[in-house]
Amino acid sequence: MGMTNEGERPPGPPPPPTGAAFLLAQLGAHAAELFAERLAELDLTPPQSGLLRLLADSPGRSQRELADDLGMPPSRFVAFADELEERGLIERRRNPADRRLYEVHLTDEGGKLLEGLRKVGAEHECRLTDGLSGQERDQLTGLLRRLADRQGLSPGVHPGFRSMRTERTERTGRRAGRRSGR
Amino acid sequence: MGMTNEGERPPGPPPPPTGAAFLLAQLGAHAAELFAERLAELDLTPPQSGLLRLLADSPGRSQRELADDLGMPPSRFVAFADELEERGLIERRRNPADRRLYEVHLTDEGGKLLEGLRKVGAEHECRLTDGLSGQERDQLTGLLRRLADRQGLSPGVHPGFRSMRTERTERTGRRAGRRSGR
DNA sequence: TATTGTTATACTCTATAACTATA
DNA sequence: TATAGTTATAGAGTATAACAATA
Repeated sequence: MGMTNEGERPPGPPPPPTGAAFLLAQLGAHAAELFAERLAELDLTPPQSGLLRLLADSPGRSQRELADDLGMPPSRFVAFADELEERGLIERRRNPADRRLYEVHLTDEGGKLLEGLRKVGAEHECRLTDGLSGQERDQLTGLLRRLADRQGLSPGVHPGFRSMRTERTERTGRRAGRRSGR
Repeated sequence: MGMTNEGERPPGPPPPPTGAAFLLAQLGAHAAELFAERLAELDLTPPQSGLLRLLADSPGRSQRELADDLGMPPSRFVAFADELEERGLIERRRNPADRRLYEVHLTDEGGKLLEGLRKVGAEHECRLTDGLSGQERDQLTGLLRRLADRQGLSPGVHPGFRSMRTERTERTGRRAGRRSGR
């Protein structure tokens, strides 16, 4: 008993039948989750795929720049890049002009994986917009793009990387020592 | 040096101008982030607000049921509920019929906070769909709802709670012991 | 024996702050 | 002195697995 609501809903309007904001958050999380599942088939996490795409667009940048773009501290970027380098997907090259810097590049194998990544992305797009006509899909994309613009979201950068698992689970062995200049 | 791409983009179509799937993930993360900021003004996290709303809709359910709905293990739910109970927002009542169960209820204060929560939600909705006409907003909401339906997303449940900070940071003191039947 | 609530533990992930080498 | 990269460490957050009480 007590003086709190006992079973009936309190007076006032019923909860709105789910507005656009909530639907966006819900669908966005769902889209990210689904995409992560597809990426797992390529043994990639979303941040890893983000780096690969970044390197395809602008190769040779420094680790710090890339870490900034991905929204992670440079210290975290090291192990993050280590794993991809061990797998032969990316490559560090000393910058001769400024020997403090590493230029990070995609390897040939990394480039090939990027192709698979594009395919996964396209399939994901289809799966997610399933049930919409071509016209409706365009309509939706247009509205979303306007919202993203209005909200100041830079195209192609996913803010959620900040709080995302950076490595695939089940990393059995420790990182192989790759130190040279120490 | 090396046989990898040296600066030009590889052949093939340029990256698509950001499809609907990516925009959804991006906007969804943005919406969640923005909402979390507004929630912080009420000293609430998204999962906490989720529980409050859950309790408003169906009071008196057991901790296990609620934990399941929120997508967290029951063990985690304990501390989660402890904090809200200490703050006087929710209340545990023994179920006399089955003394293993606690009925979880909203307190009066919790109900009052829920009002503020509704207001924040409405403002958030406006802020996020800013720049759209009323007709466009309806259009967008309709499309999103159809997608959510098609994807099998239950209305009102946010899958992202699973991987979300459950408590507000800067908890200075430890939890006050509230044990009685031990 | 099964289930709810709870606690304890061990583990993962993270940021922070040092430290090295280059500039 | 400042900056890129790196390592070490300490802290937060988590799931898992025990445990107690009740059924």
